[in-house]
Amino acid sequence: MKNSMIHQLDDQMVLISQYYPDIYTQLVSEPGEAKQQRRRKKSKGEGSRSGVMRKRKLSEEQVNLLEQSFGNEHKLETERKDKLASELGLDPHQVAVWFQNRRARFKNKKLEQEYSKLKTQYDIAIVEKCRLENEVIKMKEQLSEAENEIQKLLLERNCDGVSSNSPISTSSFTMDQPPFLGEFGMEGMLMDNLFFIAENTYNYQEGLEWVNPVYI
Amino acid sequence: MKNSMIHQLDDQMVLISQYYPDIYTQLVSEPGEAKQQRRRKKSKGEGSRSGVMRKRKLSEEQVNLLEQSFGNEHKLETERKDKLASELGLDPHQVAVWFQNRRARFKNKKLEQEYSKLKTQYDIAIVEKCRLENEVIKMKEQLSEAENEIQKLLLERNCDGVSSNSPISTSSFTMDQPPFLGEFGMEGMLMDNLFFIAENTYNYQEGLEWVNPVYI
DNA sequence: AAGTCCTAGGTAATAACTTAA
DNA sequence: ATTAAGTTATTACCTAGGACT
Repeated sequence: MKNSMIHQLDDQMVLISQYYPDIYTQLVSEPGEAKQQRRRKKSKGEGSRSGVMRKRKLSEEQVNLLEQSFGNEHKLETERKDKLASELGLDPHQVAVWFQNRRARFKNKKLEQEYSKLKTQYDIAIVEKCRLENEVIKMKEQLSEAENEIQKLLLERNCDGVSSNSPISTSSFTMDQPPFLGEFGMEGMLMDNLFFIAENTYNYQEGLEWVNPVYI
Repeated sequence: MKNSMIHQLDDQMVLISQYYPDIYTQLVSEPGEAKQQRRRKKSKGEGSRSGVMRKRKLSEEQVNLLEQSFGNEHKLETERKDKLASELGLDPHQVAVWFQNRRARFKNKKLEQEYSKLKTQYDIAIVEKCRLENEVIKMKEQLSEAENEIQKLLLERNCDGVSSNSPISTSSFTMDQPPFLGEFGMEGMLMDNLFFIAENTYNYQEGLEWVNPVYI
């Protein structure tokens, strides 16, 4: 959102790719009893990253502390950052980066959680809706029956004495709900107490080509 | 997991920070009309790496072609990969990486889209549910009225002639729906045609500390 | 006091790497 | 080898607040 479309005016600029020293970049291959360290052939690619690489992963201990800190507070003030950095033996910048990435991960996880939560509620709502639809149908039948009964009784009465001034007759409910059954046309949906599942309410998974991002 | 206890054997080692040759890694400063490039002091970081830096961003043109290719097919067979790589002047590995990352991004975007789609449907379902609940309430009132009417008529008739064999009386509907109003207790919700909004159906946003991942 | 510069920290997007299947 | 998932790092932008002119 926001202003993500004015991106290509000034993309270029130089810069040192790493202004940060290697102090904090250790090797990757960590413990492990020589875990078969197979293949570093890769010679095929002309590039073939020249063997040496620094460690990118933080130790479990470091991550634990970072996680704990993140749990307390997602934002990172300078002070906390420096404190953490020195406690962990990391560059403060690395700590900052870790927090940034952690927030991004958090956002994604949250979205996933929200999605399934919403999905659950949606499903519940749909079931409830079906229940209510069935209830409405049943009640319409009952109303219709009641109406018939009333008509019959009125007729009966009016045939006895020809007097036509009934106190309550033709009250509102007798007419403002015409006796049709269900508002969905007939689809054989009068199963008595069973759920009436409308399949069409579930189709939120179709083509997904709408995901193509902007990119010009 | 694994064997994570022998952690500090090999922290130092070197580390070249660029294991990728510069063959396909060009400089960042591309076209650009020198946009004020101010500030690059940053001398604070002592290291400041041996000046050389490779370009990390792909050119707009490269991205365009990659996007187009991705649009046709998310998967990348070797053949297509090599073809693309030579067309773009990139390492095939780079192309592979790009596709991997692109697929991941796609997945996230998709999730976002799915979420808002589901949200829309959920909201619709909730409104519909409220409508149905109101309808049910109204019909219950009507049924109640009808029942009263029937009782009255029956009484009237039975008072006239004391004969008690009515053909239809005490049919099912007269009793299997006791005349209560709404199944929600009384909360003053009998506004006639207005929506009855149940606020509690919207609370899918509360605390969100459930997002904390495992991490021991 | 206003305008400009600078710096830190934040977000979003992306590249590259690691791991496991 | 390829892929998905997860990590680490980099780039580009934006904003607030202090400093400088």
